[in-house]
Amino acid sequence: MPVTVMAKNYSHCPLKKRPIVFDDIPDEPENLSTKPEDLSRSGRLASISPPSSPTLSPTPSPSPQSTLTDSPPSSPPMSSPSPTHFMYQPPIKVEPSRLEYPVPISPEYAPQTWHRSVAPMYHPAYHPYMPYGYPHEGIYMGPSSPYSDSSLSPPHQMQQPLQPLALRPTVYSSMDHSSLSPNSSTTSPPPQTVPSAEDLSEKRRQGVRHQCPDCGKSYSTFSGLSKHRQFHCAAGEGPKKSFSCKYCEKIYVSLGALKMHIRTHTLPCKCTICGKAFSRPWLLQGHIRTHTGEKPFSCTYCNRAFADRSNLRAHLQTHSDVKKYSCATCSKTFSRMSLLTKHTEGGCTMLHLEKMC
DNA sequence: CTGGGGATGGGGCCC
DNA sequence: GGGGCCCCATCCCCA
Repeated sequence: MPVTVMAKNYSHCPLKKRPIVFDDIPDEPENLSTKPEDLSRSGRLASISPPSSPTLSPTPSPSPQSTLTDSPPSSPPMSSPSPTHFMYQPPIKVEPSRLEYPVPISPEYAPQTWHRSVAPMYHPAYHPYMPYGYPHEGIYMGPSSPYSDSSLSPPHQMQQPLQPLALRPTVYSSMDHSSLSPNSSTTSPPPQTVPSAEDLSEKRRQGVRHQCPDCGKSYSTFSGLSKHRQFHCAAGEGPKKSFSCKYCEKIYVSLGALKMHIRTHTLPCKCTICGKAFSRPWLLQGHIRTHTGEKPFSCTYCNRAFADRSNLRAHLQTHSDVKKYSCATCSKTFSRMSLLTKHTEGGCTMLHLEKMC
C-alpha cells in the first residue's frame, strides 16, 4: 500500500502515531462494530424521526467479526442514498460568536436547527460504520452532538436545562466508600444470590462497591469488577491463561484485553478524508472534527468553542482564579499539569530561594 | 519563557 | 462481553 508521510514533522512521534496519507483510500470505511448503530440510543432516533413516520427498519445484524483477523471486516450492507449525495464540504470554522446553540443547550434549540447550520454532518466520515451516509439524510446525531451527552435527551424529552459542564456532579465521587465490605461480591455468588436489577439499582444508590480481593480496587458494578479481574488485575492468584500479541511481546490475561491492545497495532478506524488511522472509533470521530471544524463544546463564560470536551475543561480552568494544579512550594496554581511541571522543573522562584537558604 | 489551545491516547464506567 | 462515552493525562505548537 503506497504511503506518503505528511510534510508535517512528526519525527518525535512513534511511527504508529504519525499521520499518514493513503493514496488508495478505500471507498468504504471498515465496519468495526459487531452491530449496527442503534440510533434509538439516547433517544437520538426519536429526535430525528417523527413517531408517525416510518422509522428505521431493523438492520440485519452482521455476523460478529474478530478484530484478530488480518483481513478487514467488510461493511454491512446498508440501503442508502447514492454516495455522491454526501459530498465533502470544506471545513467550516465556527466562530464562537456565531454559535447558534449556547451552552447549556436549551430545549428550544432543535437539533435540526443547530447542526445544519453549525456542523457539516453529512459526510460519511462522520460515521465509520455507515459507508455512504445514514438512513435519514442529514439527521445523524453523532456522538459529537450535544445530545450525545449522557445527561441530555432530545428536545421533547428535556426536562432540565443542561448544567454547565464545570458544575455537573461527578457521580462516582459521591460514592459512599464507608459501606465497603472486604471481598464483598468478589467470589462467584451462588445463583440464588444474584441480585436483581432493582437490588443493583438500590446498591448503586447506596454506593455499594465491589472490591477486588487481589488488589483492593473497588468498582461500582459487579461487571466493572469482573472486567478488572479479567483484563487488568495482575495481582490475582491462580493459573491464568495468557494471550500474547503477535505484533509485539505484550502478554494479556484475557482475549478481550488482547483484542483491545491489538487495535493499537492494526488501527482499524481510518479517516476517510486524510487516511489517518486510529485504534478506536471515538478517536476517529474526534479527529474528523478537525476536518469539519465542528466544535460542539462551548465555554459558558466566553462562548469560545472546542471540538473536544477535555480541551474545554482545560480552558475553563483559565477562567478560574484558583486553578486545579498548585505548586507545593509557592502555592501558585496552574490550569494544566504540564504547566505546573514546567513551573517546578523550570525553576519555581520560591524553590530557588529555599535552595539558597 | 509562559500560558493556552489542538490533538491524541489510556483506563474506567455505564448501557 | 461489546460498545460508547467519560475523565484524565500528555505532547506539540503557537502567540
